[in-house]
Amino acid sequence: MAFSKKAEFKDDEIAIAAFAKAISHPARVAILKVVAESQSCICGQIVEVLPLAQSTVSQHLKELKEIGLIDGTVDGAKSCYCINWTAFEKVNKMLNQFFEKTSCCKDGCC
Amino acid sequence: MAFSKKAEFKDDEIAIAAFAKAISHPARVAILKVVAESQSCICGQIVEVLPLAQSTVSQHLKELKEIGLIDGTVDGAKSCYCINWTAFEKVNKMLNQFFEKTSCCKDGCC
DNA sequence: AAAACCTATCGTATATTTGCGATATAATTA
DNA sequence: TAATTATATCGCAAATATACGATAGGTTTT
Repeated sequence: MAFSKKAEFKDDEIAIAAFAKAISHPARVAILKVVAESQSCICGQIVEVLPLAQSTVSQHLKELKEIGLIDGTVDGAKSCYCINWTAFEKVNKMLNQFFEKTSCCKDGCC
Repeated sequence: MAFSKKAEFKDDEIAIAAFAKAISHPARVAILKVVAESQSCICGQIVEVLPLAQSTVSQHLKELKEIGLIDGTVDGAKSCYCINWTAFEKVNKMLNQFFEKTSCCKDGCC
């Protein structure tokens, strides 16, 4: 296989794929839901809600943080996560665009 | 690791993740774009457009077909693919719901 | 009928993801 | 200060994904 060819695609294709990858695991979808639904920020409670070990959850959180969908701040011994709404909206728009643009020529086929 | 824990999440979380996985590679995003943009159905031309080997493209097509985003029909020696608009709309709605629902309580945090 | 063509699948190599326990580090509580 | 708690990270094992060449099975074309 040598190495990945992802970089050889167009920027917007790479961006969409990268975001999609971030939510391509039920655990990360669940985490986003929990974080968004809670008034205040969640930290270790996420671990309690999910059927995963603490280290695994921490890893998923890291991924979501790296793609920018959540922010994390340290609050004493605890860690506090919250949705990055700016990024969230951006991604939402990006996906809507993708669906609209892709849907522009709904005809004649197969 | 023993085995995946994906099944232990909620149905809607699994569904969103599964779709996201389908478009989590630039090649598959590109394929969807090409197939949608072409008037008639595309087949081997997809291979020409993408920087990937024929067998690799075929594999990506298979994945998109399995998740239901595209349909494939045999046309003589050639293969003809097209967007499954029903599935497409369903997924679009699903994602919009996710974003809306997740955005419902935008306040106080971090 | 033979040659050329199209595409799906198999086998294989490598890369990446997922998951966990152990551990390190920092903060809180006793 | 010692024990406990909270979380991130390391190291590892197993599972999945990515990519390709080779090839099998069809369909055209010659």
